[in-house]
Amino acid sequence: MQLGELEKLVLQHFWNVKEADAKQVHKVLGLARGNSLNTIQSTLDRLFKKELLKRTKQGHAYCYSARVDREGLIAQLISNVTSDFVEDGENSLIAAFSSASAQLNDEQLDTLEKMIEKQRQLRKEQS
Amino acid sequence: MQLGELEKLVLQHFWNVKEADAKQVHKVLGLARGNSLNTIQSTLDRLFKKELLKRTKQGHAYCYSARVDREGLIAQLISNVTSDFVEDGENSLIAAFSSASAQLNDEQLDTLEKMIEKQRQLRKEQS
DNA sequence: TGCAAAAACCGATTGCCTATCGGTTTTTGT
DNA sequence: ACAAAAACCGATAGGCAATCGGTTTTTGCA
Repeated sequence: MQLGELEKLVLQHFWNVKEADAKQVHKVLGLARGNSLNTIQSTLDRLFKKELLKRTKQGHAYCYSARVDREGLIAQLISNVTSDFVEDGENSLIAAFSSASAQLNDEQLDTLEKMIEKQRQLRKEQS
Repeated sequence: MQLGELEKLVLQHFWNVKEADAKQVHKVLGLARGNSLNTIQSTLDRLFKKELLKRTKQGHAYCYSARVDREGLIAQLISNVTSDFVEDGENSLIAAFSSASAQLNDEQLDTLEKMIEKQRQLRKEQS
Protein backbone atom coordinates (compact mmCIF):
# COMPACT_ATOMS: atom_id res chain seq x y z
CA MET A 1 0.00 0.00 0.00
CA GLN A 2 1.36 3.28 -1.17
CA LEU A 3 1.11 6.45 0.93
CA GLY A 4 1.39 9.90 -0.62
CA GLU A 5 2.79 12.99 0.99
CA LEU A 6 -0.54 14.47 2.00
CA GLU A 7 -1.76 11.16 3.31
CA LYS A 8 1.24 10.92 5.61
CA LEU A 9 0.67 14.43 6.92
CA VAL A 10 -2.96 13.65 7.63
CA LEU A 11 -2.10 10.47 9.49
CA GLN A 12 0.41 12.29 11.65
CA HIS A 13 -2.20 14.91 12.33
CA PHE A 14 -4.52 12.30 13.77
CA TRP A 15 -1.84 11.04 16.09
CA ASN A 16 -1.92 14.47 17.65
CA VAL A 17 -5.53 15.49 17.67
CA LYS A 18 -7.56 12.33 18.36
CA GLU A 19 -10.40 13.31 16.04
CA ALA A 20 -11.46 15.94 13.53
CA ASP A 21 -13.72 16.46 10.57
CA ALA A 22 -12.65 17.44 7.09
CA LYS A 23 -13.16 21.11 7.75
CA GLN A 24 -10.90 21.07 10.78
CA VAL A 25 -8.19 19.12 9.03
CA HIS A 26 -8.42 21.55 6.17
CA LYS A 27 -7.93 24.46 8.52
CA VAL A 28 -4.83 22.97 10.07
CA LEU A 29 -3.18 21.30 7.08
CA GLY A 30 -5.00 22.31 3.94
CA LEU A 31 -4.80 26.08 4.13
CA ALA A 32 -1.08 26.07 4.82
CA ARG A 33 -0.54 23.93 1.74
CA GLY A 34 -3.12 25.66 -0.40
CA ASN A 35 -5.34 22.60 -0.67
CA SER A 36 -9.05 22.86 -1.22
CA LEU A 37 -11.44 21.33 1.24
CA ASN A 38 -12.31 18.78 -1.42
CA THR A 39 -8.73 17.60 -1.65
CA ILE A 40 -8.69 17.03 2.08
CA GLN A 41 -11.97 15.18 1.90
CA SER A 42 -10.70 12.87 -0.82
CA THR A 43 -7.59 12.17 1.17
CA LEU A 44 -9.56 11.38 4.30
CA ASP A 45 -11.76 9.08 2.28
CA ARG A 46 -8.80 7.28 0.75
CA LEU A 47 -7.27 6.77 4.19
CA PHE A 48 -10.60 5.50 5.44
CA LYS A 49 -10.79 2.99 2.62
CA LYS A 50 -7.27 1.91 3.43
CA GLU A 51 -8.48 1.32 6.96
CA LEU A 52 -5.95 3.69 8.42
CA LEU A 53 -8.64 6.08 9.66
CA LYS A 54 -12.04 5.32 11.09
CA ARG A 55 -15.01 7.66 11.01
CA THR A 56 -18.45 8.18 12.46
CA LYS A 57 -21.21 10.52 11.52
CA GLN A 58 -21.10 13.27 14.08
CA GLY A 59 -24.26 15.27 13.43
CA HIS A 60 -23.80 16.35 9.85
CA ALA A 61 -20.17 15.62 9.10
CA TYR A 62 -17.94 12.58 9.36
CA CYS A 63 -15.67 12.71 12.31
CA TYR A 64 -12.40 10.96 11.54
CA SER A 65 -9.83 9.49 13.87
CA ALA A 66 -6.80 7.24 13.65
CA ARG A 67 -7.40 3.54 13.34
CA VAL A 68 -3.77 2.60 13.81
CA ASP A 69 -1.21 4.22 16.00
CA ARG A 70 2.17 5.24 14.76
CA GLU A 71 3.88 2.04 15.83
CA GLY A 72 1.15 -0.04 14.27
CA LEU A 73 1.47 1.73 10.98
CA ILE A 74 5.23 1.39 11.00
CA ALA A 75 4.89 -2.32 11.67
CA GLN A 76 2.40 -2.66 8.84
CA LEU A 77 4.52 -0.72 6.40
CA ILE A 78 7.54 -2.82 7.24
CA SER A 79 5.56 -5.97 6.78
CA ASN A 80 4.19 -4.83 3.43
CA VAL A 81 7.47 -3.76 1.99
CA THR A 82 9.47 -6.75 3.14
CA SER A 83 7.01 -9.61 2.82
CA ASP A 84 8.11 -10.52 -0.68
CA PHE A 85 11.63 -11.07 0.55
CA VAL A 86 10.80 -13.03 3.65
CA GLU A 87 10.24 -16.76 3.84
CA ASP A 88 6.91 -18.10 4.95
CA GLY A 89 6.93 -18.48 8.68
CA GLU A 90 9.79 -16.11 9.03
CA ASN A 91 8.74 -12.91 10.70
CA SER A 92 9.61 -9.90 8.61
CA LEU A 93 10.46 -7.87 11.67
CA ILE A 94 13.01 -10.43 12.72
CA ALA A 95 14.42 -10.66 9.22
CA ALA A 96 14.55 -6.91 9.24
CA PHE A 97 16.31 -6.91 12.55
CA SER A 98 19.01 -9.22 11.33
CA SER A 99 19.49 -6.76 8.48
CA ALA A 100 19.61 -3.64 10.55
CA SER A 101 20.96 -4.62 13.93
CA ALA A 102 24.40 -3.36 13.03
CA GLN A 103 22.99 0.13 12.79
CA LEU A 104 21.68 0.17 16.33
CA ASN A 105 23.73 1.67 19.10
CA ASP A 106 24.26 0.04 22.49
CA GLU A 107 21.48 1.97 24.10
CA GLN A 108 19.04 0.90 21.46
CA LEU A 109 20.05 -2.70 21.92
CA ASP A 110 19.25 -2.29 25.60
CA THR A 111 15.89 -0.81 24.79
CA LEU A 112 15.06 -3.68 22.55
CA GLU A 113 16.08 -6.24 25.10
CA LYS A 114 13.92 -4.59 27.72
CA MET A 115 10.97 -4.72 25.37
CA ILE A 116 11.48 -8.41 24.94
CA GLU A 117 11.55 -8.93 28.67
CA LYS A 118 8.46 -6.85 29.12
CA GLN A 119 6.67 -8.92 26.54
CA ARG A 120 7.72 -12.13 28.25
CA GLN A 121 6.53 -10.83 31.57
CA LEU A 122 3.20 -9.94 30.05
CA ARG A 123 2.77 -13.48 28.82
CA LYS A 124 3.59 -15.01 32.16
CA GLU A 125 0.92 -12.95 33.79
CA GLN A 126 -1.65 -13.98 31.27
CA SER A 127 -1.08 -17.70 31.58
CA MET B 1 11.83 4.00 -3.94
CA GLN B 2 9.15 1.80 -5.40
CA LEU B 3 9.85 -1.77 -6.50
CA GLY B 4 7.59 -3.54 -8.97
CA GLU B 5 6.86 -7.23 -9.14
CA LEU B 6 9.35 -8.03 -11.86
CA GLU B 7 12.03 -5.96 -10.21
CA LYS B 8 11.66 -7.97 -7.03
CA LEU B 9 11.92 -11.24 -8.91
CA VAL B 10 15.05 -10.08 -10.65
CA LEU B 11 16.67 -9.02 -7.39
CA GLN B 12 15.93 -12.36 -5.83
CA HIS B 13 17.37 -14.04 -8.86
CA PHE B 14 20.66 -12.26 -8.31
CA TRP B 15 20.82 -13.43 -4.73
CA ASN B 16 20.95 -16.93 -6.16
CA VAL B 17 23.10 -16.70 -9.22
CA LYS B 18 25.84 -14.17 -8.49
CA GLU B 19 25.87 -12.74 -11.99
CA ALA B 20 24.11 -12.94 -15.34
CA ASP B 21 23.45 -10.93 -18.45
CA ALA B 22 20.06 -9.91 -19.79
CA LYS B 23 19.77 -12.93 -22.00
CA GLN B 24 20.36 -15.34 -19.15
CA VAL B 25 17.91 -13.58 -16.87
CA HIS B 26 15.40 -13.64 -19.66
CA LYS B 27 15.84 -17.37 -20.06
CA VAL B 28 15.26 -18.04 -16.38
CA LEU B 29 12.60 -15.47 -15.52
CA GLY B 30 11.35 -13.87 -18.70
CA LEU B 31 10.28 -16.87 -20.69
CA ALA B 32 8.24 -18.30 -17.84
CA ARG B 33 6.41 -15.01 -17.50
CA GLY B 34 6.18 -14.32 -21.20
CA ASN B 35 8.36 -11.25 -21.04
CA SER B 36 10.38 -10.08 -23.99
CA LEU B 37 14.11 -9.69 -23.71
CA ASN B 38 13.59 -5.95 -23.93
CA THR B 39 11.41 -5.95 -20.86
CA ILE B 40 14.11 -7.74 -18.95
CA GLN B 41 16.71 -5.31 -20.20
CA SER B 42 14.66 -2.33 -19.12
CA THR B 43 14.16 -3.82 -15.71
CA LEU B 44 17.85 -4.54 -15.29
CA ASP B 45 18.61 -1.00 -16.31
CA ARG B 46 16.09 0.43 -13.86
CA LEU B 47 17.57 -1.63 -11.06
CA PHE B 48 21.04 -0.49 -12.07
CA LYS B 49 19.95 3.14 -11.93
CA LYS B 50 18.44 2.50 -8.52
CA GLU B 51 21.84 1.19 -7.49
CA LEU B 52 20.47 -2.20 -6.53
CA LEU B 53 22.43 -3.98 -9.24
CA LYS B 54 25.91 -3.30 -10.54
CA ARG B 55 27.15 -4.19 -14.00
CA THR B 56 30.28 -4.47 -16.06
CA LYS B 57 30.82 -4.93 -19.74
CA GLN B 58 31.69 -8.56 -20.21
CA GLY B 59 32.77 -8.82 -23.80
CA HIS B 60 29.69 -7.67 -25.65
CA ALA B 61 26.97 -7.63 -23.03
CA TYR B 62 26.55 -6.10 -19.60
CA CYS B 63 27.02 -8.58 -16.86
CA TYR B 64 24.81 -7.72 -13.90
CA SER B 65 25.11 -8.71 -10.28
CA ALA B 66 23.58 -7.74 -6.96
CA ARG B 67 24.83 -4.59 -5.32
CA VAL B 68 22.95 -5.19 -2.08
CA ASP B 69 22.22 -8.43 -0.31
CA ARG B 70 18.79 -9.38 0.91
CA GLU B 71 19.30 -8.04 4.40
CA GLY B 72 20.71 -4.82 3.08
CA LEU B 73 17.75 -4.29 0.82
CA ILE B 74 15.31 -5.05 3.59
CA ALA B 75 17.06 -2.55 5.82
CA GLN B 76 16.94 0.07 3.10
CA LEU B 77 13.28 -0.52 2.32
CA ILE B 78 12.39 -0.24 5.95
CA SER B 79 14.30 2.96 6.27
CA ASN B 80 12.62 4.45 3.19
CA VAL B 81 9.12 3.58 4.14
CA THR B 82 9.30 4.58 7.76
CA SER B 83 11.56 7.61 7.71
CA ASP B 84 8.68 10.07 7.51
CA PHE B 85 7.26 8.71 10.74
CA VAL B 86 10.42 8.40 12.75
CA GLU B 87 12.11 11.13 14.73
CA ASP B 88 15.70 11.93 14.01
CA GLY B 89 17.86 9.61 16.00
CA GLU B 90 15.03 7.22 16.67
CA ASN B 91 15.31 3.85 15.02
CA SER B 92 12.29 2.74 13.07
CA LEU B 93 12.80 -0.90 13.96
CA ILE B 94 12.52 -0.19 17.62
CA ALA B 95 9.43 1.89 17.06
CA ALA B 96 7.95 -0.93 15.05
CA PHE B 97 8.94 -3.55 17.53
CA SER B 98 7.10 -1.88 20.35
CA SER B 99 3.86 -2.49 18.52
CA ALA B 100 4.61 -5.77 16.81
CA SER B 101 6.18 -7.66 19.67
CA ALA B 102 2.82 -9.04 20.71
CA GLN B 103 2.59 -10.88 17.41
CA LEU B 104 5.80 -12.77 17.93
CA ASN B 105 5.80 -16.21 19.47
CA ASP B 106 8.12 -17.29 22.25
CA GLU B 107 10.57 -18.86 19.91
CA GLN B 108 10.82 -15.69 17.88
CA LEU B 109 11.44 -13.69 21.01
CA ASP B 110 14.29 -16.06 21.75
CA THR B 111 15.67 -15.62 18.27
CA LEU B 112 15.60 -11.90 18.62
CA GLU B 113 17.32 -11.98 21.96
CA LYS B 114 20.03 -14.18 20.57
CA MET B 115 20.56 -11.74 17.76
CA ILE B 116 21.03 -8.97 20.25
CA GLU B 117 23.60 -10.99 22.13
CA LYS B 118 25.40 -11.84 18.96
CA GLN B 119 25.54 -8.22 18.01
CA ARG B 120 26.90 -7.31 21.43
CA GLN B 121 29.52 -10.00 21.17
CA LEU B 122 30.55 -8.70 17.79
CA ARG B 123 31.11 -5.27 19.22
CA LYS B 124 33.19 -6.54 22.13
CA GLU B 125 35.47 -8.29 19.71
CA GLN B 126 35.91 -5.20 17.62
CA SER B 127 36.84 -2.88 20.47
C1' DT C 1 38.32 -3.22 -42.63
C1' DG C 2 33.64 -3.65 -43.61
C1' DC C 3 29.49 -6.17 -42.43
C1' DA C 4 25.97 -8.91 -40.06
C1' DA C 5 24.47 -10.06 -35.62
C1' DA C 6 24.05 -8.90 -30.94
C1' DA C 7 23.26 -5.67 -27.46
C1' DA C 8 22.22 -1.22 -25.90
C1' DC C 9 19.44 2.69 -26.16
C1' DC C 10 15.31 5.56 -27.07
C1' DG C 11 10.66 6.65 -27.11
C1' DA C 12 5.89 5.45 -26.72
C1' DT C 13 1.96 3.16 -24.46
C1' DT C 14 -0.60 1.12 -20.72
C1' DG C 15 -2.01 0.63 -16.02
C1' DC C 16 -2.06 1.86 -11.29
C1' DC C 17 -2.01 5.23 -7.69
C1' DT C 18 -1.95 10.01 -5.41
C1' DA C 19 -3.37 14.72 -5.71
C1' DT C 20 -6.58 17.88 -6.95
C1' DC C 21 -11.08 19.98 -7.89
C1' DG C 22 -15.59 21.25 -9.99
C1' DG C 23 -20.04 20.14 -9.92
C1' DT C 24 -24.12 17.35 -8.30
C1' DT C 25 -26.67 14.92 -4.89
C1' DT C 26 -27.84 14.05 -0.26
C1' DT C 27 -28.43 15.32 4.45
C1' DT C 28 -29.70 18.26 8.12
C1' DG C 29 -31.25 21.87 11.12
C1' DT C 30 -34.67 25.29 11.43
C1' DA D 1 -39.98 22.83 2.72
C1' DC D 2 -35.66 25.14 2.04
C1' DA D 3 -31.05 26.85 2.26
C1' DA D 4 -26.65 25.57 3.74
C1' DA D 5 -23.40 22.10 4.66
C1' DA D 6 -21.35 17.87 3.64
C1' DA D 7 -20.82 13.88 0.98
C1' DC D 8 -20.29 11.86 -3.36
C1' DC D 9 -18.96 11.40 -8.29
C1' DG D 10 -16.23 11.92 -12.10
C1' DA D 11 -12.46 13.98 -14.47
C1' DT D 12 -7.61 15.50 -15.06
C1' DA D 13 -2.72 15.64 -14.22
C1' DG D 14 1.65 13.63 -12.69
C1' DG D 15 4.67 9.86 -11.28
C1' DC D 16 6.35 5.20 -11.72
C1' DA D 17 6.57 0.16 -13.25
C1' DA D 18 5.90 -2.78 -17.13
C1' DT D 19 6.18 -3.57 -21.72
C1' DC D 20 7.86 -3.38 -26.47
C1' DG D 21 9.04 -1.87 -31.24
C1' DG D 22 12.37 0.19 -33.64
C1' DT D 23 16.98 2.54 -34.15
C1' DT D 24 21.74 3.11 -33.06
C1' DT D 25 25.96 1.39 -31.41
C1' DT D 26 29.25 -2.37 -30.56
C1' DT D 27 31.65 -6.26 -31.58
C1' DG D 28 33.56 -10.37 -33.52
C1' DC D 29 35.09 -12.19 -37.57
C1' DA D 30 35.61 -13.19 -42.53
